[in-house]
Amino acid sequence: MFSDRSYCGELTASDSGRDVSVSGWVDRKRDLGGIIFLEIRDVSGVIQAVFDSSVSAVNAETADSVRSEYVIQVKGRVRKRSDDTINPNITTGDIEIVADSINILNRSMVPPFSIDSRDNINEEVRLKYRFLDLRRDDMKEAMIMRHKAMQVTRNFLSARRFIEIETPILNKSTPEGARDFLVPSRLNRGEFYALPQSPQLFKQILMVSGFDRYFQIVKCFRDEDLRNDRQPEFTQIDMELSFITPGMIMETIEELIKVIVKEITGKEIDYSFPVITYDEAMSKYGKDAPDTRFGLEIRECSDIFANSTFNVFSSALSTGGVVRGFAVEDGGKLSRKMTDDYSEYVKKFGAKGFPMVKFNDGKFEGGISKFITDDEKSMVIERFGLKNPAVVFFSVDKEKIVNATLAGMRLKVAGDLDMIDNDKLNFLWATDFPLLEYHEEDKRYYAVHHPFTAPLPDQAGMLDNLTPENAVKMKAQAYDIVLNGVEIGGGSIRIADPELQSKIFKTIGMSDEEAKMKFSFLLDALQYGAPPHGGLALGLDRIMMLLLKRNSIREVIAFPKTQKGQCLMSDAPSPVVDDQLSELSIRVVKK
RNA sequence: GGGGUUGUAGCUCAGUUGGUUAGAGUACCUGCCUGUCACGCAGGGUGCCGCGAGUUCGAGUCUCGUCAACCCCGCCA
Repeated sequence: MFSDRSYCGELTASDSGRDVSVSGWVDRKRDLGGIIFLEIRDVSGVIQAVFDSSVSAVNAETADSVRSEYVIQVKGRVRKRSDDTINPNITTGDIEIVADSINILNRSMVPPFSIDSRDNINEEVRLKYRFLDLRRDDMKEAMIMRHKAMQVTRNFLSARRFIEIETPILNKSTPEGARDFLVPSRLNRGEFYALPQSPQLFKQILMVSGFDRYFQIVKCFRDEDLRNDRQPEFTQIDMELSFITPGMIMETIEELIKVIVKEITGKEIDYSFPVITYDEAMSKYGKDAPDTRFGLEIRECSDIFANSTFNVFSSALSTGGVVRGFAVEDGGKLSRKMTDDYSEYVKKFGAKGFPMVKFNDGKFEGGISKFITDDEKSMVIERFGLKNPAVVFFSVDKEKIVNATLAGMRLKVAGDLDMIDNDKLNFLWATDFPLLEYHEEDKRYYAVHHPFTAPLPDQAGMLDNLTPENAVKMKAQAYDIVLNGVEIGGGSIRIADPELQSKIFKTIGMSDEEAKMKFSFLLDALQYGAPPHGGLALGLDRIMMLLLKRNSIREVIAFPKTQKGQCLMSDAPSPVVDDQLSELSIRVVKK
C-alpha cells in the first residue's frame, strides 16, 4: 500500500506525467466549492493536490471532509502548473498532483496551535505538545541538521581511525565536580549508580587498553540548575587520543568543526582559530570564554587611580580591589537613562555600581569626571586610545566581581548598541588554564578542570612547594574551544604517571585511601602501561544552537526539560508507587 | 536559595484613572464559491482574566501570597 510512496517535497517538474502516491498530513485546505486544494506535508516538505468535483464528486467530497493534520494518502498524476498558477513560495510550487484517489488514514483533533512556523507560540504549550511542535519547520530543520552534524562527525572521525565505543550509563558516583543523578540498585540495596557526567574515566581506560583513538556521541548528565544553554542531559562529541600533543588535538578538532560548520551553514571558516591564554582572556574580556565579535576590550586602571582621592576608587584599591574598565565609542547613542539603568543592572554581578565618564573633544564630562584629576584623565585617554566621542565605564571591586561585571556589561552594551554581527562565527581556543584553585572558605585546593588534568610539563615540580599564592601560576595542559563567547568544548592532556596522579589527589586534599575508593580502577590501569593521552569533548547541543542561531539549547533538542527539570509532555519526574520504593529499600522523607 | 519578566478565548495579543455587558486577529463550526496558495464572502459558538486571599459600593486593573514558563545570580565545564 505504501511501497510506491513518494516524498512530497522531493517531487519536481521532471516527475510530471508520473503516477505517484504521497502520504502525509493535511497542512492546509483551500475549498473553492467545485475545486479543492489540499497541501500535503511529510518530512520532506509539502505538495498541492487538486480535487475537481466535476471529475470525481466522491473524491471531492472526501477532500472536503478532511481537517488540519488529518493523515491522508493521495494518489494521482504529477502535473506542471500553468504559468499563472505557479506558487514561488514553496519548492514544489511549479507542480501539483491531480488526485485520482484520497484515503483518510487517520483523523486528528483540532491542534492546539498552528503548525505554521510563522506563529510564535508560547514555549510551555509547545513543550506540552512537542509531537506537534516537532512537525513545525524550525524544529524539523533543527532535528535534521543535528542528524547531519552527527553524521559528518562520525564519518570524519571514523576516517581518521577513531573508534566509537560505548561506555556505561550506570556508573560509579564520584562526588567531584557537578552533582550526580543517582540510580538505586535493586540487587545491591542501599547502593547507587550514578549517571555519567561524562565518560571521562572510561575513555582514559580505553587508552590504556590500546584503542588509541576513541570517540562517542554520548549523553551526559549533570544535576545542576538549568540555563538557556544548559540541560540536565546533554550530548557530547567525546574524544580521547593516545600519543598526542595539545596541538595535534586542536588541529583535529579545528578541522572537524570546519566540516560541521560547512555542513550546517554552508559557510567556509577560512581562518585558523586564534589561541588566547586564560590570563589574557580574563584581563581583556573578564571571562575565559570571550566573545570577540565586537571590541570593548577591558583595560587595567588600578595603576592610574593608585593615588585617587575618589573614595569609591581609593577604598576599593586599599582593600585589595582593582579598577578596570572599557570604553565605547557610542556615537551619542547611550542615553542618560541607559547608563542609569546600567548601574542598577550590574548589581546582579555583585557590583555596587557602574561609574562612567563621557569623553568628548578631549574633555571628560558627566558621571565621575569631577573626581578624576587631569593626570589621571590623560592616562585614561592614553590607556583606552580615546579619540572620538566615547563613554568609559569602570568597575571597582574585588577582581572576581570586576571581571564578572565587565564581562557581562561588555555584552549588554554591545547588544544595546547593536554592535554584534550575528553572522560572525568567532571561534577561538583558550589555553593555559590554572590547574588548581584555592578556596579560602574550606582552605583547600580544587582542580579547575578535573583532577586528571596534567600540569604544564615543566611545572609538575611546583606541587612540592605549593602555596595558595603561587598556585595560580601553575597552569594545566587544558584547552577550551569557544564560539561567540560560549564554551562549546574543552579538554586536556591527562596524567599518565600514577605518581603524579596521586600527588595531585593529595594536593586537592584526597587521601590515598579516598582516591583508591573513588578511582581505584583508573589508578590501577595507569600502572599497567598507560600511554600519554589526552582528549576533548564538544557540546553538540550548544554547537547546534549557535550554528542554527537559536536562542536556546531547547530548540535543538527533541524533548527538552523546563527550567525546573520537568518534561511537560511526559510529566517526568513523577512519584512512584510504594512497591517500587520498597523493592529498592527507599523511603521518601516528606519535607 | 535569590533577583527579574510574563500569565486575559484553542493560539497570538489589546484592555485607558478601579466602573457596570471583557475585545481584536486567527483558529473552530455552518453555508456559498471551479485555479486557490496565509483563498475569498456571509453567519455562528467560544472566557475559572493562572490560582487563593485582601482592600473597595465595585477588581482583568490595586495589595499580599501562591503556582507555572522564561531570563539571570549562586551552582555547573
